[in-house]
Amino acid sequence: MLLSRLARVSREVAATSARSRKIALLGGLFRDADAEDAPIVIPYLAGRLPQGRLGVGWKILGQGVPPAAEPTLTVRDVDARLTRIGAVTGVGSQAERKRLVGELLAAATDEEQRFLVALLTGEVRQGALDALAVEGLAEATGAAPADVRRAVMLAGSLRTVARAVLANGPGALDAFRLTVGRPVLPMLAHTASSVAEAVGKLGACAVEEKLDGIRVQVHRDGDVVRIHTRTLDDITGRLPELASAALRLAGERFILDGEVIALDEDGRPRSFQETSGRVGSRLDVATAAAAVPVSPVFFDALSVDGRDLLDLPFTDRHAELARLVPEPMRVRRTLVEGPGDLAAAEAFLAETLRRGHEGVVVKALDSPYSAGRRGASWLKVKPVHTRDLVVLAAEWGHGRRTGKLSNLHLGARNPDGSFTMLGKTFKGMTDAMLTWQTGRLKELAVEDNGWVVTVRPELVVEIAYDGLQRSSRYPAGVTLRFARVVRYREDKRPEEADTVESLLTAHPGAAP
DNA sequence: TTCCGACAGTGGGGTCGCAAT
DNA sequence: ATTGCGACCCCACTATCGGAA
Repeated sequence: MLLSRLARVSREVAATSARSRKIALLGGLFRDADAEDAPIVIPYLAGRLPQGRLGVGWKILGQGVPPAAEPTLTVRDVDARLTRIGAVTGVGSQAERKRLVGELLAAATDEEQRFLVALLTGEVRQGALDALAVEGLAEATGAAPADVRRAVMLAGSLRTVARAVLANGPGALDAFRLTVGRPVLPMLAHTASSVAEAVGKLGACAVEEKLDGIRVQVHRDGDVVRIHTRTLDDITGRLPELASAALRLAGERFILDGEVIALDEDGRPRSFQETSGRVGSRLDVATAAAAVPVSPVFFDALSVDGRDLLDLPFTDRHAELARLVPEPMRVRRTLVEGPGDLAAAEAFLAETLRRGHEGVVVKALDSPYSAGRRGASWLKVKPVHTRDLVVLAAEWGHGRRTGKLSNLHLGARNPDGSFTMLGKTFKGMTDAMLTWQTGRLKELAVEDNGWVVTVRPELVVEIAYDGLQRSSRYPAGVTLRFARVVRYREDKRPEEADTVESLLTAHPGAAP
């Protein structure tokens, strides 16, 4: 199949807003892909590279290569070239990658170039990713969408499922079963604003500690342990203490879901940054593990002794977990009968926060494990802080925000009337707010360098955030975590904005 | 007819490792 | 030695479509 066909379909998918039409376009293309093309075409149309990332970014892509006049590139040709580009390492590798990317772009037409650049930078922006590609694949093969979706969850890979179902038809989907050693997409949680809201929605539920660490899925098959992240990357080699903990458990074959977190001597959680740094370090794992040991804390069991537990209610899965994993390695929890039992849930949240953790996850007791979906049966609740800050500057937006001032630079007040930047946010704005703030900030503009518009510090905005974290980027040595706009405070003058001092006082743990 | 679940888009900060400077 | 860059951790929120109620 020619790349030009793919690039054209991608443009057509981007041009329509109707999901049904996007699915039909994707399905039509997949139907024409042969078994060799499919494992390339499908991830491309889901906006992803089969090779994963290649170490190619704007630096290498922005070289301005004149396009080819006629389309000649096939998708298999492109795949082979990209595989070669990804394999380049060592001194001078960036120059060599740049040369190879230049050759590829020179062989591509204008439309193909634009598609390749979008693909390599992860900015396909066609309004269709994995979920719609799954629907398109179902349409192309006559399989039920739910069956394809489940196979993808269990395989942890759309590409593998696509190859099988295109080669052998819908019957091939039955072969995808939960298998120890093969990671599955983890179940995710929605957000609720309070424990009362969460318990009100779920009824009988478990309220569990939410730990601020790294999600892990642990597979053990006899003597072999594999550990995967939320995106299914294999990090077994980075967590030797977790692997040996898994080998000490009483079962021989299982899949567990949980979190790893660094704790201090008193058992209090260390900052997310410390856990993340530890789990991220790859070179000298023994030294890293000695300096910052991490603890596994499990909360679910997906498979035990060859039994697939995914469709069992959470109560039954947890019973299996409790048989296998001793209490200190399980997440702390309390059971709640329903809204009549709210006080117990509130008390548990308060106790969890006192122990230094992030919040709680409220889980329906009767729900199955919805792999790969943000099922509404898990609801996280975290405390939210708010502050009134001042807009110091704003950045021009991209994509659907092109032409709008989007990303705000936020400042807190100093005693002398100046402001200290604490971070940025683009979250929480409605389209109406984007339009309004673009006009208002243009009135306050003192400079526009084409990327950042600096403004007079006069506009006050109420910002919600999850806490302070240490920063080497911002002058106060701290920054806001997950900042988002709540509303503009035109009733407030900048002299009434909150101060750096008050923030540091409110979050003493983060002070530099 | 209205409501709501699922998706995609829009980017935030940090850390690590690698290659270039 | 320092800097720049990409990958991958954590993540909130709004708009939209289309099926469910």
